[in-house]
Amino acid sequence: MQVSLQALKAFESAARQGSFKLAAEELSLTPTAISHHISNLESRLNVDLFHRQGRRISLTGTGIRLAKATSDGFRIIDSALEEVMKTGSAVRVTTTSSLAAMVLIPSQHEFEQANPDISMEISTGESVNSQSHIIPIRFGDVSVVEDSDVIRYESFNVFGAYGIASPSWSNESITLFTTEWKNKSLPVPPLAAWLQENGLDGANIKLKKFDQELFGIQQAMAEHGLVFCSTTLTKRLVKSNLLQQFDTRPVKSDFCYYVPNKGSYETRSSARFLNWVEDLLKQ
Amino acid sequence: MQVSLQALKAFESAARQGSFKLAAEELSLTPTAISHHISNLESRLNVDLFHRQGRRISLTGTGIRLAKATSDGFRIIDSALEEVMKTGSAVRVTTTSSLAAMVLIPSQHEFEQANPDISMEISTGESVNSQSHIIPIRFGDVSVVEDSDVIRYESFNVFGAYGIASPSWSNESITLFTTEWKNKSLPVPPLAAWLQENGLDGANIKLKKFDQELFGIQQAMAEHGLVFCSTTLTKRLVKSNLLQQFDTRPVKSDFCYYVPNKGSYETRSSARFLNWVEDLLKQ
DNA sequence: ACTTCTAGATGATTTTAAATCATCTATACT
DNA sequence: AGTATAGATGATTTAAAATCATCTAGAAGT
Repeated sequence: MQVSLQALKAFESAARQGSFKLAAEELSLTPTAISHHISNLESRLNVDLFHRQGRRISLTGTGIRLAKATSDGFRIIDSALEEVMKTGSAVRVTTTSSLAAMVLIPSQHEFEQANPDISMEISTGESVNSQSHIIPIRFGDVSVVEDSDVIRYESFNVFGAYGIASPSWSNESITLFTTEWKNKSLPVPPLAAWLQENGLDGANIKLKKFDQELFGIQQAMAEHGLVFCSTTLTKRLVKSNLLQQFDTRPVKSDFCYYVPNKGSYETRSSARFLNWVEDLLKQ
Repeated sequence: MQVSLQALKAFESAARQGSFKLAAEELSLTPTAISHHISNLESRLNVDLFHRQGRRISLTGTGIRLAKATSDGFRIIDSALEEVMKTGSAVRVTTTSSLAAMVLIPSQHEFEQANPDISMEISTGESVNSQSHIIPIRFGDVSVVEDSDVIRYESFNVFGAYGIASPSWSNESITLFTTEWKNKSLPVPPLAAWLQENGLDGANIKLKKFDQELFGIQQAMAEHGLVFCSTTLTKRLVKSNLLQQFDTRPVKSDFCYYVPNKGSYETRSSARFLNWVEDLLKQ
C-alpha cells in the first residue's frame, strides 16, 4: 500500500475536529502520533493537507477535498461495522406472546449465563417483524412449514392448577379453558383427538375460549381450573409446581414452532441461540 | 480502535476476489497474513465472515453485507487519494499558444530536471480551462487584473531575424509584423509609445498583422523580417541566436501575464511551479 | 482408489510500523 | 513580560503485522 490507513484515520479525525489534540483524544493516541501520521501522509502524497499557523492549523484546499472523501468512506465502513458487531454480540428474537412470556423470558437469564458474550433481546408483536437479523419464532401449521425449519412439534394435554384433585372425567360437569386463535387459517386445538385418546366423550365438558394460550393457562392458575393447551408452554410451570398434570395422555397436534429460513441464520450467536432454544423446547 | 483497518482492507480484497491467495497478491502479502487478518476480524466482531468448505471459501450473509460497505468505503477513499496524489506529483498548466510554444514547452524539460518528482503538463485552448487544479496563465490587461496575481509585466520591442542588418529607421520602407488580438477588449500593442520612445514617426513603416504573436515572430524568422512583439516571448530566441535585438529601447505596455487567484494554489507542486515560472519570465 | 497439488489454518518467530517520551518552537492569553 | 498550550522533531520503545515452517482437507489427475 502507498499510504497507511491509520494515517488516513488520523487525518480524518484531525480534519473533522480541526485539532491534532482532539483527534488524539478521539483515537486514544498522543498528539505526537497524529502529527507523525499527518506529516507522513503529506510527504507520501507530496501535498500539504494543513496550513500551520504556529499552533493553529487549518485545512488546505486539497485537505478539504481529501477530508470529505475520508469522512464519507470511513463513515460507511464504521456504520457497517457497528451493525455487524451488534449481530455478533446480541441475538434478537421475536415470537408469540405466549412463548415469550412462558418460556423465553423466564429462560433469558439462563441463556445469557451460559453465553456471557451474547445478549438476548426478546420482542413480541408484528411491528418488529421481518427485519433482517431478527430471528422470528412462529407458531403454525406443520403442513405449511418446511421440515428443516421446525424446532418443536407440539403436543397438547390438560393441565390443572397445582394442588387441585384429579377430576373424575366422566361424572361431573367440568369447565375447560382452551384456545381459539384469532388467525382463522390455523387448525383448532386437537381436543377431539385428545378425548378419543383418553377414551372420553366430552359431553360433560364446558369450554371457555381465549385467543392466546397464555390467557387460558393464567386463568387456570388463578381460578384453580383446568386448561387444554400445548405442552411446551406448561413444561416449566409443571416443573416448578405451579401447574400439574393428571394421568391423561397427551396428543400430537398439527402445530409446531418454527423459524422461517432457519438455515440462513449463520452468525455464531444465531447458531448458538437456535441450538439452545431447540434443546429448551425438546422433550 | 476496535478493529484494524488493515484487516478490513484484507477482508475487502478477499471478499471481492473470493480468494485469500488472490487478495494476498493484490496487497503484496502472503496468504497467511490474509488468513490471520480475517480470523482476527471474525473473532473481534464475533461473527463468521467466510464459510470454509475445506480449501474453498464463500462469504456468509454477514460477510456479504460487510463486504459491500468496505468496498464502497475504500473505493471512495482510494479514488480521492488517487486524485490528491496526482495533484501532488504533477502540475497542469494551460496558457496561450504563444507562451506555451515559445516559452513553457521549450523549458518543460528543464523544470522536470529541477523537480524530478513533479511532472508538468501543458495545454492550450479554452476547453481545458477552469478545471480545478489546472493552473491557467493568462495574458491580459493590467488594469483588470489583481496586482498579486501578476507574474510578469510585459514590455514590447522590435526584433529581427538573426543576421540581418539593423534597419535605418527613418529612410527606407520597412515592413513590421505585429499583433491584433481577436479579443477586441484587449489593448493594442504599444507601437505608438515605442515610436515615441525611440524618436521615430513611423511614416515609412508598413504593418502586417497576425492574431497571435507567435505567428508574427515565426514569420519574421522565416522571411528575415522584423516583428514588434513582447519581450517575454523572444528572450529565449534572442539568447539562442535565432532572433536579434537592435539598438532600440523597449517600452512598457498595458499587458501582463497573470494567474487568476494565484494565492489559492497551495500544493507544493503548484507553489514550486509558480516560483519557477515567475523566475523564468523575470527579466 | 491412490497420489499429487493447492488453498487455507495454525503457532512460533521475526520484522516493521506505529506509539511514546523527551525536548523544542511559536503563539495565544493573562 | 510570563505562562500555558498546540504542535514539530528526533530517538527510543512497544506492539502489531508479516513471515516461516508445518499441517490439514479437498480437488484434480492418473
